Amino acid sequence: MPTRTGRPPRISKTDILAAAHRVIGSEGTQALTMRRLAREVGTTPMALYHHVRDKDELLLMLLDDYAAGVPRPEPPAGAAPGERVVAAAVAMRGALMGVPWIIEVLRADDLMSVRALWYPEEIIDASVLAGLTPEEAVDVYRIIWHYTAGEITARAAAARRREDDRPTHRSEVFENLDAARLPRLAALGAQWEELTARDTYDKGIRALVRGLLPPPAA
Amino acid sequence: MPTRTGRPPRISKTDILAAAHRVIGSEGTQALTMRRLAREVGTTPMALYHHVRDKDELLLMLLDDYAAGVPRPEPPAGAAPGERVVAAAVAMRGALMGVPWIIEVLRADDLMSVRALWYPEEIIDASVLAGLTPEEAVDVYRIIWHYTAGEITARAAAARRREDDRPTHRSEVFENLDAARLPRLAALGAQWEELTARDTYDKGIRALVRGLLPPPAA
DNA sequence: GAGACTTTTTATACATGTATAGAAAGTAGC
DNA sequence: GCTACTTTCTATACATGTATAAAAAGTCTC
Repeated sequence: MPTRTGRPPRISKTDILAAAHRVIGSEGTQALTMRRLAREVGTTPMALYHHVRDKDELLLMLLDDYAAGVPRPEPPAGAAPGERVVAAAVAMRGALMGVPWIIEVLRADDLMSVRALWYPEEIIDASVLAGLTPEEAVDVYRIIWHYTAGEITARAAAARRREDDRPTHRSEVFENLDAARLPRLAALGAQWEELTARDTYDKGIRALVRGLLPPPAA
Repeated sequence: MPTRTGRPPRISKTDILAAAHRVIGSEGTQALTMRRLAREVGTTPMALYHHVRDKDELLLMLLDDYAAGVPRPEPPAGAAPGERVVAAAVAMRGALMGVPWIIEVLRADDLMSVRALWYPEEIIDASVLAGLTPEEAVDVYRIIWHYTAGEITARAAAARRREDDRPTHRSEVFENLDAARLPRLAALGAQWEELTARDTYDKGIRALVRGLLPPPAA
């Protein structure tokens, strides 16, 4: 009989998460401070810390909620394993791309959130079907994860820089280029800004899949 | 004649950077706060902000100093372009791996630091020699950069988690696994921790190179 | 050399995440 | 009902990055 002892809780993890969603939804991600959240829940800031280890964990749980909303697509019937890996990776990245505060969370954990585990499952499964051992398939997933996390982080950082419209730091770099030692970069020059705005995620994923999975039997 | 007007500066960017190096060297990276740094330089915290936009920029400059210390290796004479790309990427990652606060800086910029531009130069040059257009070569560099940044971030996050010895959050995940929906992950189970500790950077880089560069003429 | 102007430095203040200590509010044993 | 114990919540405090306003310390014009 689980009769709880101690002072009965006034708030729950669920309350906190719901309030966090409300705040983010109505006032944006930057409004989500522990104090603001406490007000929304109707308690004090420190009370939150009895239900949540720290803000990172809170964000991780929000990410979990969010990722759970993205449904697992039906695996395309006759698709080659490589295509299944690509599809899963693209879906994973698509889910994360929409979360603006992702950049703060990615520092905190390297595995996808609890309810979004179908991404690794799918990637690992397809890799095994392609002929890899489970161990190798895990490597494939981790490599893809690293690539994806890096791409998203860079994307988010670039977006933030655009907001603050910092002078990009790169223009400065390209002005003081030593053309003798760095001819390729010097030749690219002004093009750089434009070239680095391109979305190369798919290209990278396909290259990884080509390089990691055995070629499909002809 | 550039006779400077206005109040003469008491401190310089150089002073600040030198002090920052001293602090980090003797007391570790966590001791580097703006107040501590100001004390070390002999000024007030806010005075630093006349020489440095914010702490991120300061860290970026420290990274620059650090990366400049890593010498550009002589390009191996007869090496295939692909091998040159791999070597440059591994060197780049090696240089970053040693910087413990890297994780805070990577959020701030996506291009390597000013004095470490030989990494992209080398990768782009080798890619062009392998037969790609300069535009494609830039893609190659960016894809490699994303992968590298992601790997380093994950590595740093894992290291920090080990310090705080948080219960890894993953054990919990694997305990509540729905084995019916996620058979591969369930089968891996306890192995996961061990498998994800492996260093797969090289494997990923080689796969990227295989997938991105045209096969060498036989 | 007196005021205008510019650059650098200082003082003060604020928002934020979170540590710490203790108060509040319940259950269990007697 | 009283004491012990447990859990949750509150109050207070601190370190941190940094905004803002004003003071200080020069040069330039006349």
